[in-house]
Amino acid sequence: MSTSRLARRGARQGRDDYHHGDLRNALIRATLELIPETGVRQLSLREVARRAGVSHGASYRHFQDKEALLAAVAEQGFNELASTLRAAAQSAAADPIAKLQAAGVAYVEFGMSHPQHLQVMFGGAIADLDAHPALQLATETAHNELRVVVAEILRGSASHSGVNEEVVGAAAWSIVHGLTVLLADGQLRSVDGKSLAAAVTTLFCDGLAEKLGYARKQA
Amino acid sequence: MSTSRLARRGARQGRDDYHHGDLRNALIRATLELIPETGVRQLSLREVARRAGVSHGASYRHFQDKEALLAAVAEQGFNELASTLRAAAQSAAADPIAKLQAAGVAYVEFGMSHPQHLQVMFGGAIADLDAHPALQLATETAHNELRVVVAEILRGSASHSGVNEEVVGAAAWSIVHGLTVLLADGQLRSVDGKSLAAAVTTLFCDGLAEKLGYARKQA
DNA sequence: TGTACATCAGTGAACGCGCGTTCACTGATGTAC
DNA sequence: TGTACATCAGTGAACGCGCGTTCACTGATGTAC
Repeated sequence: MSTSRLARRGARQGRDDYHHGDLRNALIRATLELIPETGVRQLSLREVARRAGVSHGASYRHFQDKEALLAAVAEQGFNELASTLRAAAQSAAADPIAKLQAAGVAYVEFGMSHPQHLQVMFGGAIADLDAHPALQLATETAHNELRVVVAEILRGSASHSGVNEEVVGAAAWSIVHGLTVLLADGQLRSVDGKSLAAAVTTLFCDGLAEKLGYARKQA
Repeated sequence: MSTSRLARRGARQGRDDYHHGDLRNALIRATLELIPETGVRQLSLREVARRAGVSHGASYRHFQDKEALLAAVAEQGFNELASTLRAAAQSAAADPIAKLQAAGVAYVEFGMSHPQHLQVMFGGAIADLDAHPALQLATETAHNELRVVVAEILRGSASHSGVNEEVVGAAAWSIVHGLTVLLADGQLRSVDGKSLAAAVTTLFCDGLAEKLGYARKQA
């Protein structure tokens, strides 16, 4: 586990990679590499080990079973998504609606640039979510990034006209999630997913602002 | 294939169900029964045949391979979805935005009442869509139901403010699709999915109407 | 600096399994005569 | 109405396969002395 051992691996040849040094991450990486080729559905632990250059029994030193590996991949995905959303919201203007829009575009971009993660995160790969508390936490973290921005919007809005946090949160999440998975599945063909994401989130956010009688702050 | 033969089957016992009579549909039905138990991921052709009360070789009289069976299930799903959307839009008020909202709620309701279909339709179960032209057609049919309503809205709107059919169509489809899959995956927990669908689509449609300067017709 | 040792990551053979698909067959059916 | 026959839906044994998981093992490592 020491850095020196890791550094020494280098060429990945010779007897000194009997101990891999970072096999856990290597298996996760191999999984992500393999998903575009076989899909999560066909992904096998043996093929992952093969890709990582390791015997198929080795995985069990790092993951209890196949689902645990997939859960680790999904967890990583949700954590990266959460960081992406937070960064986007923070880099946006002070206007909370601008933050929501930036986060929305970031969500779609995340999906476009991490299609393999998307499959594991939302492809129903993990049957029993309760068995993976770290994954559950990561999921919640990502969800919260959107929720926080929505709460901020509602706090600053003049009129609620019968809408509440649950509804606006669900709507915002649904529209970006829907766009993301439809693009990923190829069901929604678009010349430029990013532009489409910008246009769709603008449409949604403008409508939301008007509906809430929201006074947009300057950028 | 004759109705009399079908009717004669009755008790499903005795030598006279050597010829099943409606095995193709029975296999589709068995698939839908099995999905909640095993998930599409684990679904096996042998188990489907077992459930249908038939030997596992029999399926090959009706489907070229496993994927063809799944494609047939997906096709049925898209056709049902299309009918549902069309019926909802038609039964709504003359106002095209009311039609869009009705279709949106219907989309979500379809997903809630057909979770197995949803998994096959959107779960990435069919690797090569081009290999299944009937499925492709059914997909297009369903998509068109939303597109037609969106086109109608844009035709009647005073100002387009930079939005076009592609954007509004993608937004509308994304928001209902996103809500549907998030509810189906249990990622979005809601006491009452149908109410949430109504609230979310109302939010979206109101925003859209205001953005387009749309004069809503009376119901 | 050198040696003995505990640790434990990775090996590779072995397990049992259910799968998708094929194929020669059986027997139920409708039809032609 | 009765019989011969072609059709083809369904059978069940067989194929080869790769899978997930286990387990006794090997050998690289860091540490205690």
